[in-house]
Amino acid sequence: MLKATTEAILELGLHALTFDEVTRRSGVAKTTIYRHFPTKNALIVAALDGVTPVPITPDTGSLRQDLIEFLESVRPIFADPTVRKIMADVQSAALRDKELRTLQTKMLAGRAGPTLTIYERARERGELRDEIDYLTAVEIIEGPFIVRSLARPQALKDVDIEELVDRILVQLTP
Amino acid sequence: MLKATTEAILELGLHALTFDEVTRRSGVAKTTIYRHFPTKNALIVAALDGVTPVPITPDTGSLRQDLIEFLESVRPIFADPTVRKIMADVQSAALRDKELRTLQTKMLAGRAGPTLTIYERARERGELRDEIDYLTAVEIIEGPFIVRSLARPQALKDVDIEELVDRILVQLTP
DNA sequence: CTGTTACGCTACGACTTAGTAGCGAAATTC
DNA sequence: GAATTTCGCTACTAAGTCGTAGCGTAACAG
Repeated sequence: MLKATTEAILELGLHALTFDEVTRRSGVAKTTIYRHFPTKNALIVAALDGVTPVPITPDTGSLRQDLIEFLESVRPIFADPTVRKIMADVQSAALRDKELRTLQTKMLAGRAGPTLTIYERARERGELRDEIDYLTAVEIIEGPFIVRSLARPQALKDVDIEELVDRILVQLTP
Repeated sequence: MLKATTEAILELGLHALTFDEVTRRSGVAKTTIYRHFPTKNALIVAALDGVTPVPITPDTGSLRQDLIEFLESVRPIFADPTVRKIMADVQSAALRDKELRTLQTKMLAGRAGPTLTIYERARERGELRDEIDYLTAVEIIEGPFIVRSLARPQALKDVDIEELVDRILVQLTP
């Protein structure tokens, strides 16, 4: 039923989700759905909870290698039309709905986790400048992927990750 | 009437726009609206055409100064809740609707224009490496703003533009 | 002044959705 | 095996939306 909900969101959009549509797709009676999820937001949050994949958190002992492997694992996520649709829908809805803003915050936090861990380990090894703002650093890493996935997602496969990491490291290392 | 349409989109979201709502807000009869814009997409495209502000295209003779002034003019645009809502809505809708994908492409192209001009002038002055991929360069410039406006827009005002430009120039200049 | 065009208004019919009520069947619990 | 909880199904009201038709009126062009 949550699976049917997710599929409906993907096809029709988050805004066009209806209880009747979920009923049609899942075979579960509308009344039953209402019993579990009294509001549409509750249904949405339950369905999308844990949908977007969490990238790996490599631990090779080298910041450069960690970032490269991390970005390699991130690339297919941002290239995935499913993920892009969900994130775009949630972003749009979060600007007008408080509950969905919470959902979005959770999604973004989940995605920032691996990057923060990588930075933390690198900082302990002394590979990073101390005065780094970590949130900004996360933006620097994921930025090129996010921007490209918005504007020209078909070009995501052309990102030269090693070159990108080297350019970024210039900004972050002593 | 197009103004009322835009306001309705901002308040309710692009998806929740209805002819009846535009009728209520504008005072224009629904039949009249249908006469001008037979489909909802036509109404949306007409209303949003030229809504998002185009940043300035500075020409100071220096790439560094051009970029700084450009980003200063871009910052309030990305910080504007109106622009953020419209762009998020269009992004979301463009993933499922071909006509709105065209609208989005036009919006993005309009925004990339100034950056491309700045780069072109700098290249003629010999300030830029030749092998630069210009679209990538645009992403590099606007990336930090876009990413931050998505994840934590309230921190947009904290971006140190001069520092950002200097970091970027390291990547782009010979 | 007259013909034409554009607009406003009301009123539809068909459709979809939200949300609830009532009842019988199935599954679960003890 | 009996009791309780959960579920499926049908039906229903109220509301909103789409898209159109008919008719009267205002603006405008020649």
